[in-house]
Amino acid sequence: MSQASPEGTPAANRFERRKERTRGDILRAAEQVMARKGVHATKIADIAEAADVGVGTFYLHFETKEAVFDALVADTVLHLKAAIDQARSGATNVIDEVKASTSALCRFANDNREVFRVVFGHGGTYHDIVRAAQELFAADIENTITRGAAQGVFGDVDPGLAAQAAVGMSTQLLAWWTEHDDVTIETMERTLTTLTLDGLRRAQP
Amino acid sequence: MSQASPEGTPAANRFERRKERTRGDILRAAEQVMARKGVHATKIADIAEAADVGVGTFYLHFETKEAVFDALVADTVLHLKAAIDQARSGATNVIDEVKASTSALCRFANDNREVFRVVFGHGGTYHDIVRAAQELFAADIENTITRGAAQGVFGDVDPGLAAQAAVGMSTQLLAWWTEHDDVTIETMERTLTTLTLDGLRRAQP
Amino acid sequence: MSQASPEGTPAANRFERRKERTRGDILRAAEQVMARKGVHATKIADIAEAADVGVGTFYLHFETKEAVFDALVADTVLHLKAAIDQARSGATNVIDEVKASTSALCRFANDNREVFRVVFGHGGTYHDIVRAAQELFAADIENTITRGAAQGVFGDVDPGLAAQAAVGMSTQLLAWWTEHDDVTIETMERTLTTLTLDGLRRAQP
Amino acid sequence: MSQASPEGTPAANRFERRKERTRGDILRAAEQVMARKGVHATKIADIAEAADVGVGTFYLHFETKEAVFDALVADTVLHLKAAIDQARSGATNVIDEVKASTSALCRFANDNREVFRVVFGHGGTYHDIVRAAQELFAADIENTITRGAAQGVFGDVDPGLAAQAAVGMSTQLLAWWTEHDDVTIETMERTLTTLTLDGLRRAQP
DNA sequence: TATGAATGAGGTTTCATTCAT
DNA sequence: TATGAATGAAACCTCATTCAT
Repeated sequence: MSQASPEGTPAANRFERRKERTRGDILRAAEQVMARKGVHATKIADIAEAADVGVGTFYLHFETKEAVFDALVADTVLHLKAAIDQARSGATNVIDEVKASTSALCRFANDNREVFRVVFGHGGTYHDIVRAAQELFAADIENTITRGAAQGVFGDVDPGLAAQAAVGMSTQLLAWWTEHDDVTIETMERTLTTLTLDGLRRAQP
Repeated sequence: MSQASPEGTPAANRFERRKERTRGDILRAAEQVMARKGVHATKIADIAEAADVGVGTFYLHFETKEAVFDALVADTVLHLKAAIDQARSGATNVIDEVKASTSALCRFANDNREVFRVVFGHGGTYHDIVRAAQELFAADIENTITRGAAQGVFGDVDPGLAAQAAVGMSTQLLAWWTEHDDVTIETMERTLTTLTLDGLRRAQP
Repeated sequence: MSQASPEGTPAANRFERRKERTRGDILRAAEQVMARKGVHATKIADIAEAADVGVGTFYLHFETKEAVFDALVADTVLHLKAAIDQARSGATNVIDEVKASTSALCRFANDNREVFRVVFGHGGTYHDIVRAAQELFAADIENTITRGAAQGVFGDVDPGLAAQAAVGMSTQLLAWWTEHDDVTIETMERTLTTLTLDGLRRAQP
Repeated sequence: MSQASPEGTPAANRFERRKERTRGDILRAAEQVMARKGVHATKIADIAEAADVGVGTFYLHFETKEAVFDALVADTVLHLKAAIDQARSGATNVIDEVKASTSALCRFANDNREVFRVVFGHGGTYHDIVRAAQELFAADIENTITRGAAQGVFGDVDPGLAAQAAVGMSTQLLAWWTEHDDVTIETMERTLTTLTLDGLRRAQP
């Protein structure tokens, strides 16, 4: 009884925790190095050095370079999806859903510039896992659009295509933004929301 | 694609023509192999084999591995830009400019699926030259948007951002389309035009 | 095999006994893993896992990787030599010495198939220590042959060479046998004895 | 007509011949290095250096280190088998067959000490391919023994076992000999022949 | 004594590029 | 101009060994 871990910590014991910490170090090091040099140009040795561990240690925690990248993407997507889902849940209509999603996405990009650039940005190779992540978000958006169309709020574009377009536009624009720090995130959010909902054309009065 | 000599001037004599032909063979081979295996996974030896020339011959026509990809992109951008410029030149107002540009882009993607996927698609690594190409298109669009805003036709989004967004959305969506052959290019064009000009929201009557 | 402490002296106290037991576990684990995967392909981690101890524990009992193999060979040779010496000691003439040796060797191979394969078999790398062991047996046989020749029982082959040949033939044939379980050990013994003493040619009546 | 290769050279043209020569260089270098350091301790880089080629060149001709070894064994076995078959073909009875085989084997070992040590010797790892080679020779010997037994010339040992024993004894003894240059090959041949045919026991008068 | 995560030297393998023909 | 064998730098990956707990 006195040996049970007091809190709900996932790592069972001291050993496990230490191992987990090293894994985290490597993951964070990978994030930084990849953000700086790009995924392809990043060598295993670079990551190991940045994490201040031996190369062998890297292989103790990840099979390949792709595996770290995948872990990074999975981690990022998990948090981003949680943030967006949370934001959407408070919305009472489809317009607000779009606004809330966009807002959450922008906040996330702002709070996680480096990872965002690595995962969605130009610097890295587009991997299957990133596409899978995009499909995940696209599916949610498609759902919103379908409902919006049924309610007569949205026009009659193909919801699947529109969702792809929205995800593509958002991630591309924000990835571009991670490398142009002279634009505020508020401007980005406003622009994205406007373009998504109303397009370029001046809204009819 | 990639059959004309870069400058558009016909090769002077028989030797020049032969040299130009081999160069074209290599470029086309690179296009095919990269479309199939992805830019990163494509080896010089693969391209040489597909072009049915020796590896040494490759280096007679291209300085480095990057040079082929760059040439491919340059070639593609040259033709795409020409097509879009030509289309825009016939437009009499900014709305038509956007419609004509989108139409030309879609026609190009349809006519050059493979290169389009290689240059703008997910399969390859995003290189600086591709970004430069996107900036090129973005600059033209920004110009259109600025004029449209001045005329009161477009709303007051930041033209630079809006241009980035439009390019991002278009290329992403069409790249996605190159791998989903169950959607007609006409549907793509209609969707893109609608979203660009009017967004998701039902246009006010 | 490999259960007694090397020197034959029983371990002094409880701690010593425990230590000795772990060492034995490791040795037996090494034997099994090496028999299955071959000496070269066997990793320390494999042995540790098979022995159900940590890799660190391995190094508390053995200096290096070679040390386990050497210990295995030493242990095997110790027991085999003891068995053969015991068998020979009961013989009253050189012919019986050969017969008794061969019999003891076959019985040993039968009782310790796995180790026999590891130490003398094809699966492993031939180490210096195995050669040393073969020389040990060869020396004894050479002695027997020399005496037999002096007594006029054996022909006049070079005793040193003949001894090498006998050891080579016996170990090779029995190693081959460890992987062909459709032949009885009695057949092996009979064949080996016959060939050693009389060769292929039908014994003169 | 004037372009056809004049002799029956297997390599088609100058290019092919050069490539073949490099392959031969590597094979011979591998032979030497393996004979000196043992198969296991031989690194790809060692072979490349000994052959005076780059490491990359090695991989142009052989997949792995095992592949060179296999090629070496295959080559050796091919020549040895040819020599033995030739020798046997001149024999008119089974006794002569054994004598001729043994003689050919000894001559081969004498003429090819290094390869012989590498292929059959203690220094290297016993590979499947070597076993396969031994089975090849064993099959021929078994055939001879079976005929000899039918003719009443040989005693009634199991021909299969006896063949294995003969091969084992011969290769082991000659491998031992390659490292003991104070014994003449004639002595080896005489000893091997005697032991194979008549065993240790003095032949009955 | 027991543990297993961490280490990094040392091997293997790839592939863009060169160069002799 | 065309060739493709040769090159070797630079990446990858393994695993015997150490060491803090």
